[in-house]
Amino acid sequence: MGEPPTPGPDLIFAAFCTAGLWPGLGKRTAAELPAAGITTPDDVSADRLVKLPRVGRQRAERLFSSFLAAAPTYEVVEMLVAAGLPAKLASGVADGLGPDAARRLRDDPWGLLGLPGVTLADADRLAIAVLKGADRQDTRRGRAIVALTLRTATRDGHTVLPLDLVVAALQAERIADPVAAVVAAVDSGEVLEHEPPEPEFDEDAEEPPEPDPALRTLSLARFGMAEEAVAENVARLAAAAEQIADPASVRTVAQGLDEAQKKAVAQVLTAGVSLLTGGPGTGKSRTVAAVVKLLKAKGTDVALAAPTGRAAKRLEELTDHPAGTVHRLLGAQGASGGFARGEEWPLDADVVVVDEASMLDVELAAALLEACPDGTHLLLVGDPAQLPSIGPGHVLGDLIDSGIVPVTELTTLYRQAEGGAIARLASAVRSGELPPVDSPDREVVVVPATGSAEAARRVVQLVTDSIPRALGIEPGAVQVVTPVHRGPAGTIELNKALKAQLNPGEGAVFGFDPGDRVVATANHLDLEPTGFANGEVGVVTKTGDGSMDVAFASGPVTVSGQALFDLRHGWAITVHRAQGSEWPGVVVVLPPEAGGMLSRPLVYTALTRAQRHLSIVHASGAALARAVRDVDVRPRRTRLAELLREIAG
DNA sequence: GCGAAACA
Repeated sequence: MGEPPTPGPDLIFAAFCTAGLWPGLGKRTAAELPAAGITTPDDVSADRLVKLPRVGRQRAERLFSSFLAAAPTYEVVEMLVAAGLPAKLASGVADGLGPDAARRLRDDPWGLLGLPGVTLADADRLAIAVLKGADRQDTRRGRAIVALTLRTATRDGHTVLPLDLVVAALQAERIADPVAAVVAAVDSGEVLEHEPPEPEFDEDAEEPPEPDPALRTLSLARFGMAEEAVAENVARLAAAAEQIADPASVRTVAQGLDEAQKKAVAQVLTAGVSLLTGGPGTGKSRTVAAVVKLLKAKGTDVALAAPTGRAAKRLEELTDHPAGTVHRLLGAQGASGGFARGEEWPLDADVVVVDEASMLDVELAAALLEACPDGTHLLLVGDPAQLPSIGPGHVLGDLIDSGIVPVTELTTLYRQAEGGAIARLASAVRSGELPPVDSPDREVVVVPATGSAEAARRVVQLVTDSIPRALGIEPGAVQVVTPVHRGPAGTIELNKALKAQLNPGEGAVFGFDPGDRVVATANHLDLEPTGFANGEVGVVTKTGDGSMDVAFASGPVTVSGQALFDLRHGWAITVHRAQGSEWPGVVVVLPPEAGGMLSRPLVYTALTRAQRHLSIVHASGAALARAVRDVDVRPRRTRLAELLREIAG
């Protein structure tokens, strides 16, 4: 048996370099290091680096200093490689554990679990190597499993988890004393424990009711505290608000607004925090435009923002007032989190309006609210029936559910002809029903398919043939929407098939030809002349040498360089990406493999993208009805609504 | 196991 051989410095160095952990050093250049006489850390110097192909003096100096700066990561790679673990696990080390990461991991090897992509088995392996005699029952291990369980739940949007569930997860890992593990996690400060909510007081009861201990919850401190900050700051703004203008002044902008819309405008003038909700086509944007117009006329400072670049762009066009992302508004300082704006340096607008507020996760919402000084009026506009935020939390829904924040819900449909089949189906799905489609005029067509390959063939047929021929909607006005990227009915295969039919070509620039439809996958708002935002769909009008012109709905853009990496073929896009856009004709594909991710919000978001025609290629069987019927197949567990009710007393 | 925003 015996100890495994200790890897030499050259092995560790090679693992570090090929894992891409040296900032600024590409794969290709990494492979050329040995030829330049660089095989161990001691060999690294600017003089040697300059011998590499394509590396000049300046780049050599820069590579040298970035190598020195990566020393903490290097130290962790030494530990990982010695434990037989892949070096790339160290990629998140600097962000996750800081400069003294190696020391921290020697003290607690299970701290590795805090990094992305690390499994419990990886951490156990490191522990065996570092501790010599690691024990499965080590309290540090139990503590790490508590945090891991909560972190995993976070990916499904939960901010809290019932204590019972965490205990069950610990037992599943054969932790003998789960309570001790939870206590250790709480003591470390990473995890918070929350008492169950006070039960409603029952007048007939003889004794005051006891809180049910089974309802006790745990949260990662990050998210538990963010949720508390949202609740406290909502209460603070609500209490501090003074009337901005006489509610009667609403009449100056009331033309074309219905009663509910006028009420929403008036609410902004009085309430510190107010909500405006409603489905697509109910006039939320028109109402916001009226708010902005009224406030500008009064000389009030208004800041407009949205969680995504595309929503911000649209908000700006609709209101004719500058708008940006919430991150921009708050002065986001990069991926590590942190905002320039906050309690110390608050926003200076009198009124802050955030559109598409259903996309606000709990941390962004907390940062936004903390940055609003006393007296600010905050209006959150959104549709709680649409897809929830990517990050954890259920902020808009919880604010509504709490019942303590004034809400105006717009219900009158103005856009799709009222009573049309799309509108009828959408409002049924919104309230959890899936009635049989009755649409003799073929505004809505359901095309059954067995399996995703047949579904994909149906999609192509609908776009290229049936819809243009029977309904007169040309392929250019039809958008295909699917839940997934992969599989025969995912965006990748569908785009291949659609390109072959609609615009065959070999793809001269980055795989694109003139006439190709593209979708943006990141913001490039600074490009000339108007820029593009993540999720915008456009058509390539011209390809040149390493650049191309794309006509987006918001205007033409010349795209070159790095920005080209952020375009994909866009005949078929995911439902998530389609959120916030509408097309005359929409084909929604529901393949069987997407069954598990179907939810009411996803289905609702998908079909409300359609203006005049909706085809549903249905191959997901009973999963569809179940997804629509259940409020949400996977409801997010959060504490915000309860916190708000407690504060309101 | 699936999808996904923002910032430098």
